[in-house]
This record gives sequence, C-alpha cells and structure tokens, in this order.
Amino acid sequence: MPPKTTLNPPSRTRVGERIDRMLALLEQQVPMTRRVVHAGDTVYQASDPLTCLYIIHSGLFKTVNLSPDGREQVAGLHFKGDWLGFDGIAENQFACDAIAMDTGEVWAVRYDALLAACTTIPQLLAGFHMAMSRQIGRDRDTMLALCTLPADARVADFLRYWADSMEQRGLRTDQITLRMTRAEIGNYLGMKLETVSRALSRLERDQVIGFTEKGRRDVHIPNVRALSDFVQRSLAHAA
Amino acid sequence: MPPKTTLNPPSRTRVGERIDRMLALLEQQVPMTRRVVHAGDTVYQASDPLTCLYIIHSGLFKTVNLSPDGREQVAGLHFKGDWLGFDGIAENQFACDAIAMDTGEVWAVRYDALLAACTTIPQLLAGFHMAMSRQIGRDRDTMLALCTLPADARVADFLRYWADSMEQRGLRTDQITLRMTRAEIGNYLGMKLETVSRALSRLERDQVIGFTEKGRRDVHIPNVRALSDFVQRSLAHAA
DNA sequence: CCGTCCGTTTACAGAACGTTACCCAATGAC
DNA sequence: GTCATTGGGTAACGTTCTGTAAACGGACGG
Repeated sequence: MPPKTTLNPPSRTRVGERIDRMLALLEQQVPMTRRVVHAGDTVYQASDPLTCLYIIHSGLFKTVNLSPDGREQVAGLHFKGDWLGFDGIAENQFACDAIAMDTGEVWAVRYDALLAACTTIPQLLAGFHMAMSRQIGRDRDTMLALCTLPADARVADFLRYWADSMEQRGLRTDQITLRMTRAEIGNYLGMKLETVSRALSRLERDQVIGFTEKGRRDVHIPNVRALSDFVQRSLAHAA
Repeated sequence: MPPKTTLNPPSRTRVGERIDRMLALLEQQVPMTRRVVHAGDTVYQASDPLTCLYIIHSGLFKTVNLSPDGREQVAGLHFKGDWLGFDGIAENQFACDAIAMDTGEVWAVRYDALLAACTTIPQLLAGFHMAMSRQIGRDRDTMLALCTLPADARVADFLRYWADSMEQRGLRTDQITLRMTRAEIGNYLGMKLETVSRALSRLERDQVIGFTEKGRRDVHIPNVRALSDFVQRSLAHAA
C-alpha cells in the first residue's frame, strides 16, 4: 500500500491568515450578531430550527451528537475560525448540540444573509465551502483514527491534533489545558475513562507528555513530533 | 439524558424525488460529462487536483481515506444522488480515493461551472449545501456507531443503513447484495474480518438476517426493523 | 476432471479493553 | 469544622475482540 503523497501540512501562518481574512470579510460584508459565551453555554441545540450559522471568534467548543435511543458522543472539537452548524443545513434544523467549553465569542450569521452575500462575493462562497470541506476531512481523519489506532495511540493522536490546531492558530502549543474530563475524552475517542487515564499515565511514563503542577488537566507537550512518533511506534509494534 | 426529538425520517418518496429534482436541475443548467464505470474503477484519487465534482446517477461507490503512514480505511459508502469529491474542496485536491463497487454512472461537473450556475440558481446552491451537510451528518452518525456500539450491533447497524439507503431510493430492500468482502466491511466498521463473519453468523442464527442460495454475500433482510431492534437489544443487554 | 486461489467460516488461545471497586485530593455547602 | 460531590488514579477480574490456524466452498483455468 503506497502511502499517499504527503502534502505539506498548512503552515501556522497560512492558516492563521486564512482565518483572519474570513473573519474580516464577514465583519465587513455580512450582518451578524456577536455573542460572548462561557463554559457550558449552549450555542444551539439539536432540533432547534436553523436560522444562523456561527463562526468562532475565540474560545473552544464541542458538538455533541445524540441518537434517538439515548446514545451520545462528543462528535467534534472546534476552535477559532471553525463554523458551528453545518450539520443543520440539510434538514433546516440542527442535528447536534453545540456547547462552549471555555469563555469565548461566536458570531451569529443568518444563513439566508450569508447566502445572499455569497452570490455577490465569490471569495465568501469559496471560503464557506472550504470550511465545510475541511469539516468533512477532519471527521474522516477522526474515523480513521478510531478504526485503525489502539487506545494509547488514539489518545496520543488526540493530543497531537489539539496541539496542531493551537499551533496553526498561533497559540502556545507546549502547554495545553484540556477543558474536558477523562470521561469526555473517552467518549470522544470511543473508550472508557479508565483507559484514557491509563493511556495518559503511559504517555507520561514514556516522557511523551508531562503534567504541570497546576493539575492533571494541564498537559505539557515538550515536542509535538514525539506524539506522532508514538503513534507510529504503536503501529510498528502491532505489525 | 433526554433522547432528541425524533424527527420523521425522510420518507422514501421524498428522498427519491429530491434526488431526481437535483439530477434534472443539473442536467438542464450545468454542463457535465457522463461517465460509465465498472466495479473497481477509480473516479478520482487522493492528491489529484480537483476540477470536477461527481454526482452519482447510478451504482455504488466507496471513498477510501489513507494516511501518510499507510493506514487506510473505507470512509464512506455512496449511492445514487450522493456527491463524490467534497473532501477535495478545502485544499483544491482530493483527499480520498473514490472507487466504484459496481457498474454505474457518475456525472462529472466542473466545480467552477457549478459555482457559476449557483450564483443564478439559488435552488442549486441550496441543494449543494444540503448534500454537503448530509455528508457531515452521516459521518457523525458513523462515528457515533463506531464509538458506542459493540461489534455485532455495528454490523447490524451497517446493514440497516444500507437497507435504509436502498429503500429511500426506491430500490428493493429485502435482499441486498453486499459488494464488499468481509475484510472491507471490517475495515469500514473498525474490526477484523473474522469478527464480521462471526457477527453475521450470529445475526443469521437470531433470524435477523438470512443468506440466499446465491451465496453468503447476498443478505436477505425480512424486516429492517428487526435490525434496529437488534441494536437496541445489544444496548439494553450491556446496561 | 482436478488443483489452485480467494473468500469465508469456525475453534481456540491470548491480548486489549471494560467493569468493578476502592483509593486520594480538591472543592463547595452547611 | 464536617460532609457530600466531583475529578482523578489504580488494581483485580471479566468480557469482548483479535490472532492464529485450520478447514470449507465456489470460481477459474488447465
């Protein structure tokens, strides 16, 4: 199986600039409402009618998918520049809950106003489609990790993804504060909280991560590459 | 955890009509190239530059996601009316391979031509966004199944999804031909081929499915509800 | 007809992960 | 101060899933 041509990952500055351009474009061209949120606040809920989409100006958000029979899962993590609400366009009502995990700000943009603006501003439409496409790509990479990585590697890959997302947005990446409990992480990664706990302990033992004195939710990542390497080693070991 | 308000699932006729309307709209309004494919043919490959998107007129397709380190996964199954290529919009090149699993026909639409047409035909834009949104929703439901269902239930849910997709498109649902090996199904569902085989045997033993005399790839589904019920029972039993 | 290949099924041993249980530390209510 | 609550860590024990290996069957070509 020939590995796919390795594309250069989007550089930090390029991604940061793209996000800023999109935010500036929206600010200038589309009417919107700013909304400050705090940890635990709900941006929208499943079955709410969709009138607005939300773009994240700052903060950290999760989307929670729930099935009619009561199963629920943290389906996605969302950072600055990401949109919230794509899931609702199909049926004109949201399919997930979107919840703030920290203080932040979202910009609510009426979907009809956005579409109207898109007809005259091609860059806006292009940016919007790119955002949806990126969401699809990320969901698929998540599925790939769920299906092909053992528990420890999944946790390592989760931390790598988080650190990468921070780095792309120009935020510090050596020390990240997980704003999730072990149970939430486990739910996101398809395992139990004890398994998450054990995986984190092993990553610490192997010096791939460390914990700060502030508590075991602040993860110190001396070297993001070490996380990728850990994932690779898990695969090699299995083979 | 209150279960989300159960929306009526889109009825067979409604979905079929929506698909036909979209296909007719494209046929009338957007230049396109028809392409007949056979099992194993590649529609596009990862890292190919994106110039066209493809809408499925008939047949059955899979998208295969591969990571730089060689892991690969069947990320999605696609039926009539689904689009292929959303994953490529973000970086202007495809991120997956799209492969036909049976004889069929795709319509290749230049992405720039599609965007141009969308500026004057709002329904086209709306339909396009709905298709992307639906893709996101389905990926998330897949993730939910991967994370919350045990192996047997995952296989049952997979068959239910397949049968539902057929039914929505007005195709017969009591007897479906899996055009995938056990290994492919396992890859899609995050388990090994032996586990798939054992799960199918148990579903047969429990009379939830049957196999036809034509071979063990033709699954007879007397009652789609029985598959959903099996999933529910797995959850109840676990709790 | 036979042998070969591929996909599949099944049994059994072992690894990975979940369950259960109990521990500690920090926090906030009373 | 006590007490309950919440998040976290760890160990012993089970279950589920995988890995290995063998046998079966249909499809194909000689």
